[in-house]
Amino acid sequence: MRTSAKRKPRGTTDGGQGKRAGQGADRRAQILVAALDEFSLHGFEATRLDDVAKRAHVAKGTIYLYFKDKESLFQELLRAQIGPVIGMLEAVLAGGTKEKKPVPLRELAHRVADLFVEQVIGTRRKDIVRLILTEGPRFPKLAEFYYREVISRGLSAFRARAKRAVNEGELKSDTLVRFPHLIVAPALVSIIWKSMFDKFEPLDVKALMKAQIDILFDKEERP
Amino acid sequence: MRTSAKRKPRGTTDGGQGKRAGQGADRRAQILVAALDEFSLHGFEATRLDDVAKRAHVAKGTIYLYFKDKESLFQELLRAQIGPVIGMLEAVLAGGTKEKKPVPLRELAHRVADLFVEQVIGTRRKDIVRLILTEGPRFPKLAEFYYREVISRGLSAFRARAKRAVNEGELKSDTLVRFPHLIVAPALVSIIWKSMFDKFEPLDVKALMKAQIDILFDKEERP
Amino acid sequence: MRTSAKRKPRGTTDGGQGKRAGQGADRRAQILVAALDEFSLHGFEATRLDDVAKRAHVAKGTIYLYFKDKESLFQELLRAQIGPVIGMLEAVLAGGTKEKKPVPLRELAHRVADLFVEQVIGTRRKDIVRLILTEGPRFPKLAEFYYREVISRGLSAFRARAKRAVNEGELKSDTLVRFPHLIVAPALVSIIWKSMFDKFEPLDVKALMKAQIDILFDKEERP
Amino acid sequence: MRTSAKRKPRGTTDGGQGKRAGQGADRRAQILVAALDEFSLHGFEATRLDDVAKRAHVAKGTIYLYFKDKESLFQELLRAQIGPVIGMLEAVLAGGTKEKKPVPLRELAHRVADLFVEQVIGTRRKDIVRLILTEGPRFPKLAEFYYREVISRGLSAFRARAKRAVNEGELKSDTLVRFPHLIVAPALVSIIWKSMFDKFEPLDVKALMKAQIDILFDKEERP
DNA sequence: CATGAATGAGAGTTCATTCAT
DNA sequence: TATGAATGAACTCTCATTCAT
Repeated sequence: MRTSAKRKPRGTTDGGQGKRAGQGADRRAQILVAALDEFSLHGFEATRLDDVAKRAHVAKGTIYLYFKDKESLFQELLRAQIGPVIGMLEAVLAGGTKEKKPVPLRELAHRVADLFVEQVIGTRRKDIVRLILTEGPRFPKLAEFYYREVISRGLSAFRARAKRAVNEGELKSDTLVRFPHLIVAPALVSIIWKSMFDKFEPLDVKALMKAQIDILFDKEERP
Repeated sequence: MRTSAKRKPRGTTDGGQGKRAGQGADRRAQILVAALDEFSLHGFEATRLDDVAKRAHVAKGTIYLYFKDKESLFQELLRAQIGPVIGMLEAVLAGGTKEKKPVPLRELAHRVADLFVEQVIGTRRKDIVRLILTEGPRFPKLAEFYYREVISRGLSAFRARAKRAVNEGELKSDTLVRFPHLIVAPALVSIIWKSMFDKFEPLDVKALMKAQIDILFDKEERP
Repeated sequence: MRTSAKRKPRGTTDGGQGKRAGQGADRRAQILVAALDEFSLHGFEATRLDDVAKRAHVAKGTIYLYFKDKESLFQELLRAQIGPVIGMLEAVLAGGTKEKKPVPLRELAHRVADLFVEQVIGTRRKDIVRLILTEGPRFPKLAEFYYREVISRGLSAFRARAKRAVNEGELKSDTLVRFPHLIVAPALVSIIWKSMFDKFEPLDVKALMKAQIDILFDKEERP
Repeated sequence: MRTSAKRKPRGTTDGGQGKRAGQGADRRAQILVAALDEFSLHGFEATRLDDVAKRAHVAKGTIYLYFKDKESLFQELLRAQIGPVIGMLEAVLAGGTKEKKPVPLRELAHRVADLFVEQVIGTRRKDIVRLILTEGPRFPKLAEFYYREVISRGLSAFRARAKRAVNEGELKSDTLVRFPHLIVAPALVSIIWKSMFDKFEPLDVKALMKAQIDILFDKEERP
């Protein structure tokens, strides 16, 4: 329905020869970038492949050379971004086990929070997460994939680590074992807040994340 | 008009059940219920008014007797549900001031959590909230309205109450004054979890809310 | 998008004739011709773009490749035809001044009449004029454009010429200076007659025009 | 397509009792008046029966109590107005034969012109004529009826009278016998001009009619 | 590989017509 | 008779998808 902006015509038609949009470069990547822009702006349904093509400086038909259809483009876009996230996540959580001196869970939590602020909130990745949140329910396959590859893995990794922290006395209760969600909660709130209410009242995401972690661990760490 | 072909009159198809859908009942309400179903299922863009009509056992044109257009139907649907939420929220927060013995903030938080679990998570209202979250960014007006009427009010009411709790010693730090969001965070996570991952791994929302509150207040209440 | 039902691709129905309507030819022109047919037949409101498309052997959507909407199609159709008319008119009226021996106004009038009979009554242009007459009141912009570009120009050109004819003694009274409309009147009657009553009683337009001119000038030319 | 005005809501809902629009009076007439207004404003296709009903202070269904459908309403509206016109016309033309001293055709022409200015141009009847002109081609039945009842009658009556004038020496040539249309031409031009261009350049209809008659007869009456 | 004109199913919206009250 | 809520066919316009070049 396109509540806002009208379509703005592409300024220059690129001449016809010249730098033909990426030339030999990865057209696929170009299209994905453009698709992220448009999907973020309008959501899945309201995004027009025409606009994606325009933004990618590519003909409409070209998209179909690389993607089966609109839905494939959308799903591949999201899936493509999930890989790095998983990698980062596992790296950090594993990090705690490889170092000689074991890193306390609290320290790990702070690292994850920093990572989140820098690598998600501060980048286009927050839009990916938002898209998963908003369009996910309409794409059961996507939700399932996301659950399997990210959520369940992240949760169990964190749970395992939290269990150790309980055993080692870093945590007094098993709250975080039962509800690792509590670590993620402020992150979610941040993403949603940014996209809807930040213009009315800006939110200091870093401080919010820090506050939650401090609360979570201050409570637990008391003697 | 074409001089020839007149419009064909309605055969007398009547659906087969003989009774005119809802008869004297409130068509408007019927339509709103059906609309909530469809919008929840598909989101704004992907919802077809044809399906809303079908679900409401009403002709497509009938919708336009009660709503200007698709967007109006959508917005009125959401706004209509926001009112009660505001009412409930204010009632609970005000409740703490009217009783002779002041209700501790912690107790209030639990009441709000219960309210949330019963009145939102347990009802269609959770779908309303989800719709606001997912479609909000595409309806600036809606986001603004929601911020003004719900978010900012709720936040400042809670902040005022939290400040008093700090002054009266119930809370040791001003974390909750700065980030009332932390009370809402698990609620949001719950709504999103329910709509995407509950079938893979059910979430005990009540326990989650309780855990967060306990953490929030246990920490603060230490001597 | 509904996750399920993809849009069905075009079967390869192709109309049955194998050749893509007009192929490389000017689709725009095809559409304009078809539009003139349909608009002439039914008027603006009653014309269905579906029928225009069918008549142009073109898909419905194709029309929107060349015209913004139904109204644009209509207006461009009319405007495109007005240009030539203006050109012809000015050419004839100017013709009288360029020739060595000045052409008498009467002679000019006959030329304009012939032009009208050949170029308007005898062609599709009479339908254009009819459309302007019948739809004009509903398209204020069109009426204004038509007045500015055709009527006022034609009238003042004729008036100027008529004034000269008065000064030079060709005309005895200033009737035609005050009412150049009298030259146009039989033309209008012809167009309307042709479209409504010609099948009951055919009208010899040429003779009608000639009769009016003769009357106009016979009277004036008496000593 | 409704180029102009939005529907304006009826100011007062009429209370419910009170003067229920014409009460026992002729609903049919009310509706016809309202229909003329709307059809004149928007043409046949673009007119909404809803608006006719509103303007007639009558429920939409009521229209169908008096008229079979929209087209009937339209046709009956136009036919109803043709009677008086025929009457007037015949009265005037007959008038010339009943008076002792025969009225000259020229005098008759002036009388008709006056009648036209007073009874058509100066009243709603000009809208009727306009509707016949603009919608006629789309309603073959109407055009035929109109030709039979008005045009052919009027024409042959005038022709008979003109023939007499020729025989009696009032007219020298048979131009008006062959083309009685020339008497009507300026009237048509007037009606069209009034509806399209009068705001840009007002036309003195009476003077125009008089000029044409004078030309027609001055020429003929010379010795 | 790339293009973009062409396609046509589909969605929102309107409004003549019906009919229970 | 009169009403006006309800109906659903029809119409405009959009856009994912195809395919000749």
